[in-house]
Amino acid sequence: MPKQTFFNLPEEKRKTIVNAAIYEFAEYGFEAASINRIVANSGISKGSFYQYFEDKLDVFKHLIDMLAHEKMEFFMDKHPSSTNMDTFQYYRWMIKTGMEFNSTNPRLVQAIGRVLLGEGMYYGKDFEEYRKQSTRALTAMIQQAIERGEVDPSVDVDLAVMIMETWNNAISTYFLNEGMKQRDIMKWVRSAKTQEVIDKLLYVMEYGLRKTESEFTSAT
Amino acid sequence: MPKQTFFNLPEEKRKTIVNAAIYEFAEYGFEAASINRIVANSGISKGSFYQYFEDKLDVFKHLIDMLAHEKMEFFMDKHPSSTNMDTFQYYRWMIKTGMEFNSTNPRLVQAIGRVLLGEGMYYGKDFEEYRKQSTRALTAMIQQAIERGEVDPSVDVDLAVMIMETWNNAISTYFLNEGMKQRDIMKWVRSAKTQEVIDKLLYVMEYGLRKTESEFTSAT
Amino acid sequence: MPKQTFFNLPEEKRKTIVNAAIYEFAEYGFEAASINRIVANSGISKGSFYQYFEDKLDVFKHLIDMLAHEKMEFFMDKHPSSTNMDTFQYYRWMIKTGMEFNSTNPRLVQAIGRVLLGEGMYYGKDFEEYRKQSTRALTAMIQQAIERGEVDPSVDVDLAVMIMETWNNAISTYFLNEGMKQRDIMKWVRSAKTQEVIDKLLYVMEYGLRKTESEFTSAT
Amino acid sequence: MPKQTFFNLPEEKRKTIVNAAIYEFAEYGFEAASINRIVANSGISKGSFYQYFEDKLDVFKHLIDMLAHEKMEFFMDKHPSSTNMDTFQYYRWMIKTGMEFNSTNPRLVQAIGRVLLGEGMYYGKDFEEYRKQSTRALTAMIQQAIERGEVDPSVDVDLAVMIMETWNNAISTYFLNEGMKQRDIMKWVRSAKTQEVIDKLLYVMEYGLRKTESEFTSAT
DNA sequence: TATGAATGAGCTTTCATTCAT
DNA sequence: CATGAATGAAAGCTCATTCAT
Repeated sequence: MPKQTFFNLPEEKRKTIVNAAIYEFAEYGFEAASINRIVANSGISKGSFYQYFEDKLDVFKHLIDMLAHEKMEFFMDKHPSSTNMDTFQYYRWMIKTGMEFNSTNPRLVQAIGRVLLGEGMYYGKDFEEYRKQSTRALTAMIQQAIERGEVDPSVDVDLAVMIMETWNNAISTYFLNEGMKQRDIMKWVRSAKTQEVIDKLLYVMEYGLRKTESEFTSAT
Repeated sequence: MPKQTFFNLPEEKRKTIVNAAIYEFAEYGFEAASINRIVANSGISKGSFYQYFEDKLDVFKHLIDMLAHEKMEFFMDKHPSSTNMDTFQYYRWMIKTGMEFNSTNPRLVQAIGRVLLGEGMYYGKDFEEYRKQSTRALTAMIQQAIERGEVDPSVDVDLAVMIMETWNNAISTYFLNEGMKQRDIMKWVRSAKTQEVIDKLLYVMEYGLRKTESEFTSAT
Repeated sequence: MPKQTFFNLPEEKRKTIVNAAIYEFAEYGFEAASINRIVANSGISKGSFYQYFEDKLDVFKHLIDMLAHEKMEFFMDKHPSSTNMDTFQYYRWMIKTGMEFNSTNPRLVQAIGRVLLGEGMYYGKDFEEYRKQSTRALTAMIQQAIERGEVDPSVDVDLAVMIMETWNNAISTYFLNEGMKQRDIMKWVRSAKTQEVIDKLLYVMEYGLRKTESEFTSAT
Repeated sequence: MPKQTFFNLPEEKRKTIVNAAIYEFAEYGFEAASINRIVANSGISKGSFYQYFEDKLDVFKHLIDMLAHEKMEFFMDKHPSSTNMDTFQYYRWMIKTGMEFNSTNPRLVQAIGRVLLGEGMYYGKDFEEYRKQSTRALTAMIQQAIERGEVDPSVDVDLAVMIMETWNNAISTYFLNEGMKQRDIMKWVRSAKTQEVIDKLLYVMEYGLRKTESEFTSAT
């Protein structure tokens, strides 16, 4: 967590620093990111940086928190009023809303995604907690679905979560690789072609899961 | 490619160096890998290192080549005599044989996987070619399947490849994350539980693909 | 150009660093100059060096700028009030004033001269611009002389410039080789013997040029 | 001086090594020349190099000796039978024959010239002796001219030598800078334009010297 | 005589972090 | 709070030279 001094800063200055950090992590990843360049691009002094943040990890964690917070707000706003969706419909809505959100702040998404999905997979300690968060959320979602009677209780929850995470990552990576090449990302996301690709991917997963529901049960 | 001097080395010394390199890349990834540490762990001098290899990338490429070579030999040995498999059976065989192979040299697999699937996704130039290789292989496999009449010609090949790669990566990552925690990796891979997980994942993909073959066609 | 941090330094420290740099380039030339030695002789850390300068070339360019600046000031001060000199008298004044100036900071002159007249002749890119400066100045001087009617318009300007540059370099080298052996350089420069040598050299050139003005014309 | 082992080598191998050395010094100068690259380009082993030569300086000195030897032979061959030339005619012949010679082995000339006229001017110890050789030769030439009664005995010999050396260097540098850009160097040297430039330079010097012969006398 | 593996000091440059002002 | 000078370890890499075979 950034130090209090950081939050006391005028908003504009805070944004400048955050943007420089986003740029740096998006461009170089976590390991190769340079605090030297961040302070140079922020226009703040090196000393100031260390009065705002503990170290490189601290800035990055702040970006994660920002992303999580913004994402939550975005999802709250867009949440469908009618809850007559089954779990697969809900997952599909989540994925699509997620891509819409990604378009609103693609650079930040890129920075976090690059680190957590790339290097972070292997760092263990530092980023494990963050990756577990989404695991927990998906687990809760499926368990809720079971409780609601939408999903067969014999389903292997961990396995379902693993599959869903795989698709999350795959689609996120697709967004990062293809979307970042576009000029107008939002337009690209909403384009018929992109939607079609996503739809097909989700259909594969969905029908795969449904069809194999009998197979798809835990022995434990 | 390492220089000739490297191949002139006694095998034991070569192995020591290679092992130190594997350890380093597996532990730190490519960017953060330190040649200083590699030479320290190999017990060779810095000067010697640069008489064996061009640079850091050169060592790493050698590891890739080693892996590719060993993998090919392993697959040659295990190749099923009867070829009455359809494409999905073949893919399933490939995945399972791949995991068996991974167990024979898990640390090397980890080193390469970490870099190519982690950092490498974003580095572009240096590792792009290696990642394209597997894409090409999968594309060829599916096209062959179409020619054989096993797969509906209207299938969107690129999309199918993308899905298969996603599963390759997912299973590879699963192996890396879970398998590396085990004491006896081969035993873990061959255990009923692990096989079951892999089976279920593959069923999901297979039935998903089959079921949605009608959806799963390219409009273009 | 050195970074701002360098100019913020107390003058004494700046001088210490500059002197160490002058010594290094004078002693070893550009290519063989060692930043390690410069920082050791300056008493600053290696990290500090790179907070003051971009790289080795940057320090050296700073020395060039210093020399150019000091030289200009020196020439401004000494500029003759009466301008009734013809071009040859002016050139003679320039050469002699140049040698007087060289005596005021011989080590700096040696450092720059060694690099620009020595290695720099073959490096091309890095130092070309600096050498072209003096060429341009001489060209302008001669063209001005032609416009003033002092010099026959049919003179081959490029050739005349080449000859003058040759003498500049020759006299500069003479200063560097002979002068640096002296204990009191200024005294040596002002001595009757040295002045006589220079005078004779200049006479040779001057009468050579005058006498051959008819030959000394461009056919183009 | 190279060791005996070097001279025991078959001529072809010796030439290969020499050519690699010429290339290296011509391309990088003395200081930056790399023995590593020389042996790589020669196809000999590093150990062999040190059995042929003491060190880098030793190879270079061998190149100087070669150049001196070849130059002498070339001049012997071309020496004019009639000796009815005065000193200036002789000097002119020397310069022109020198340029012809340079064209026969321009790369070697470039290598030596770059070092002796560039870096070497300031190295002092290592190359001083070689530069003194040409000084001695010119001194001898003028003294001989005096003895023959061609030149006024009151001429300041050292000064005349200095002027002649300046022109030697200037013309040599001109050859190096302009000539090396040409495709057919010999053709360029013999072209009317090049000859004209050289002629004019020599006229300037010659008439300058003649005209100022009265001034051009030593007081000592 | 020939080899080439081995070496360690050296190179330029970047890094995260501290601390006196 | 803000500053930015100072630092030394570490990075990747090249060097001339030695020496056992």
